[in-house]
Amino acid sequence: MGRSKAMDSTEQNDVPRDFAALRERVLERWEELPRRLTQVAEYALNNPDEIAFGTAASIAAKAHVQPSTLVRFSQALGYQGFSGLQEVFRSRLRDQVLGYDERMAQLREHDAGSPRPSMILEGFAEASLRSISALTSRHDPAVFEKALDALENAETIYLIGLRRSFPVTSYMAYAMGKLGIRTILIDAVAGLAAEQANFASDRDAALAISFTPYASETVALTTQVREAGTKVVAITDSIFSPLASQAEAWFEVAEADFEGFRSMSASMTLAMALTVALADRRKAKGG
Amino acid sequence: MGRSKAMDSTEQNDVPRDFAALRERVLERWEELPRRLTQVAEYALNNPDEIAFGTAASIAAKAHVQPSTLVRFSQALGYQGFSGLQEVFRSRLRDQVLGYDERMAQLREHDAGSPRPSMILEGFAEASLRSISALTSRHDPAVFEKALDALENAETIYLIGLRRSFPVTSYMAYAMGKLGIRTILIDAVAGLAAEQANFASDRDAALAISFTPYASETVALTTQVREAGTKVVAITDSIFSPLASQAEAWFEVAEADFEGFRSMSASMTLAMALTVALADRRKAKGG
DNA sequence: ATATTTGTGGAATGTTTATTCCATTTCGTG
DNA sequence: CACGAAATGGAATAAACATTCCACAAATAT
Repeated sequence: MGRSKAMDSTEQNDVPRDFAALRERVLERWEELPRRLTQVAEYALNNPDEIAFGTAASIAAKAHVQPSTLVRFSQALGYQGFSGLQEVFRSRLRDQVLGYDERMAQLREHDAGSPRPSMILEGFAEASLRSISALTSRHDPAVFEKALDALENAETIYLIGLRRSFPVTSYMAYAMGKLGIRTILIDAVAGLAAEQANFASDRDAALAISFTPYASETVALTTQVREAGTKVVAITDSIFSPLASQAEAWFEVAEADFEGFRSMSASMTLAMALTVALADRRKAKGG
Repeated sequence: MGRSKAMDSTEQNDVPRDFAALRERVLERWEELPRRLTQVAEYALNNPDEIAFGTAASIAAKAHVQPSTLVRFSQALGYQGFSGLQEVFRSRLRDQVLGYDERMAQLREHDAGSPRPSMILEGFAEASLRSISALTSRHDPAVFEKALDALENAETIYLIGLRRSFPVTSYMAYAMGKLGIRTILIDAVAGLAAEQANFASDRDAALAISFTPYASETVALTTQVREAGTKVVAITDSIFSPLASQAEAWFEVAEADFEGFRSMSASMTLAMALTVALADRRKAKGG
């Protein structure tokens, strides 16, 4: 009766209303939460969409707890019940739904002046998206096959790519290593690039990556292994690349740029695909 | 009677299972639909998230129809009831962020005939696109600012990221070098990782990158520089990462994967953006 | 060791929500 | 204009659901 107006039957006032706040709250209180509740917290933060769409029962099953535990968890964070918590997860998805174009326009009009950090991120994201789209739309399966042919029977694959391309070759070295494909990553440590590539032979293959302006070392190394009879597959950016003429098979990757910085996403994506496709083929053959 | 086994009590087999198919179906049948049903159709296609999240009653009110009309509309499209229809709208939202599993499975069975290598490329492209979209939609400008604050005045930036994350750090080393930002790339050559990070001080900053399963070396190095007073910015994949708790600012990037291989595109894109944004800030300050 | 508090699982409960049913209206057709 | 069929609104019903409750277990304090 004589109750203050703020205290009606709804939620209290310091309850996290958006996902970021909720996550922070959970972390704050992490230590003091009972075992099952941390279990719920972990599941919730790792599977937010599950919470958004699921029912208390279905979520509880997947998180290996009881529905009542979900309610308790919600209440521990200040909500009246599970539904209040779920609403936060849903609004998170709602906000996310704003299309890419809208966000970009929103950003642009907000300050068209110097590029703010958020705009830089959007810019690179857009460049990456464009690059990857171009990759798939221009993709020629025949080239892919030829490249795999060249790499399939290689004893060792030499990965040649320095400077801007080094992230790609280093990734392939890691992934191929995991997949049991023998590689030598030319990293030019101690200036020993030429020596690292010295034992390449006609039983081996090389994967060379270079973009304008073509690093002279990369070109030289490619020529070197080529002359030793090694099969060459190249990833480069134009038919005028010195790598294209030397390769059994070569991919043209057009990376979009933002503020003069070229995306690497298409190259990385292609590298991943090549790596897995190769492992796949070898397995099919070996098995 | 002699009814085929496919016709059990659940949905029929030619019911639109994804949003695109549903939209097409609606447009096909637009002419033959009764008045109230086109009204629902129009509302549904214009407010898909409303359908995904709302209840039959709330949606009906907003579309100015009766709940029963919603059910009839759903049935007219072949669903058993409103819930079946709603599921399509929900999975549409799921697919925008996560839930690549279904899509991949779909892709897999859809063109099981087409050459597998192409499928692998498509798969990785898809994973990359997804990851980058998630990156921008979940992006929190405040975190970005905090990260830049930490990095802005650093004398030297230590780049810590091994194994799977090394491509990202090596890219940053390259790009920051070009931009006149002093870095030390921890590459663990000759096992000297700890020594490379030895001179980090409170005048420096570190950028640490690690994903599940967090390489122990990366974690140890981060702890090491942190204890020397170095500010830490982290890129990682979950709030439970050992890096998250140590960092002044940390980014959560959720990389989609394909066949167990995680995309790197979101991390790379974020790295590019961070690098350029940092250079931008320093220039604004220095000039 | 014992009492007291805190946490947990599972069934019971009451509310919300989708669905069905039927009376009434609208539309098309002879 | 009259008849039948299709569509519609709204109340009745059934299903799904979140929540509460209670007995029991675990942890903590006495």
